[in-house]
Amino acid sequence: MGDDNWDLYAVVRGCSAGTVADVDDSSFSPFPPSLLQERDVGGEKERAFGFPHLVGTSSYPYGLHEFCEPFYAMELHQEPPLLPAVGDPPQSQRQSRQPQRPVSQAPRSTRRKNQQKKVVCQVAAHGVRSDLWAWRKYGQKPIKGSPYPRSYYRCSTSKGCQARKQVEQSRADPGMLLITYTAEHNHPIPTIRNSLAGSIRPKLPLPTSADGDNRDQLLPPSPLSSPLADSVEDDLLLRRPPRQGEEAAEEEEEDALFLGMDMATVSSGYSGEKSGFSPWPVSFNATAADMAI
DNA sequence: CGGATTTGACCGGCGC
DNA sequence: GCGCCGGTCAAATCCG
Repeated sequence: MGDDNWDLYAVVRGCSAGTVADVDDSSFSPFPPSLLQERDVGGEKERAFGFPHLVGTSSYPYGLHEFCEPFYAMELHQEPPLLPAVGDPPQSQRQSRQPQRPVSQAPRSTRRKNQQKKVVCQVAAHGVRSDLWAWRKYGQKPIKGSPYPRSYYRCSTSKGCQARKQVEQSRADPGMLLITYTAEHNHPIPTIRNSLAGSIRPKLPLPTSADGDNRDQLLPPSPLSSPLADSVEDDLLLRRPPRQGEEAAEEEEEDALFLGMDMATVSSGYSGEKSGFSPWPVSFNATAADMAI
C-alpha cells in the first residue's frame, strides 16, 4: 500500500523543517533519541531533531517506520498519560457540564499544566502541511507578549482522542510555527484521512491573482507535496496580524518549493519580538477523495 | 444538514 | 490571597 508512504511523508513534512523540544517529559518525545540532537541553548538542554537524509527524497529510508512508530503508536510504548485512558470518553465529563459550569464538576483533568506532557515542534510555517491526523480547532487565544494568536486543535480523527496540538507562530522567527503536541492519540494512525480530515476550510477568501495566485501551482498535489495538506497551519498564518513589509511573501513562496527544509531551533522558552508573516493562502483543502487515491 | 470555525466567557494554574 | 493569563467550553455562525 502506498498509504504507508503517505504516513511517512506526513510525518516528515510535518516536522522535518524544524526541531522538537521536549518540554515536560523526555519519554514523550515522538521521535527516537537517535534523531534527536541534544544541545545547550541558553543553559537549557534543547533537543533538536533533523533527518536531512529523509527529506527531499522521493523514496523512504526503511528507518522511517522506526522513526514514526513511537509517535503514532505512542499508546503502545508510553506510559499511560495523565489524561483519561483510552476509551474514556471526555465527552462524558463535558456532558455533566452545565451552562453555568458548576465548579464542583471539576472536569478539567487536563489542567495539570506543569505535568502535561508536551512536545514542541518548530517547523517552517509554509513547509508544514500538517499530518495524517484530523485536527479540529476548538479555540484561539491571543498570547500575552506575542503578536500572534495561538490556535488550539484537538484530534478529530477519533472521538474521545485526547491528542491536542497548539499552533502558534514563533515570535523569534515569524517564518516558523511552534506546534505543541499534547497528550496522545488513543487510536491507530489512519492510513488515510477519514472524512473529517482535510475538511478544515479557509475562512478568508482565496487570494486573487493580484496577491499571489494559485498556490496549487507552487505545490502540485504530488504525494510529496501533499494532498495531505490541510489548513491547520495555514489557517494560523492567514490570521497573522497585519504586517508592514510583505516582501517576505515572495521569499517564502520560494521556500515553499522546498517544502520548508530550513532548520531552526526551538526551546520551551522561545523569545523574540519581531513580528510579521507573509500571507499564505490555503491552496490545499484535502478531502477524503483526495486521500482515497 | 452535518461538521468545522469563531469567539466570548469561564475556570483553574501559577506567580507575586 | 489576589490577579493575571492560558486553556477549554459551547453557542452561534458558516460552509459544503
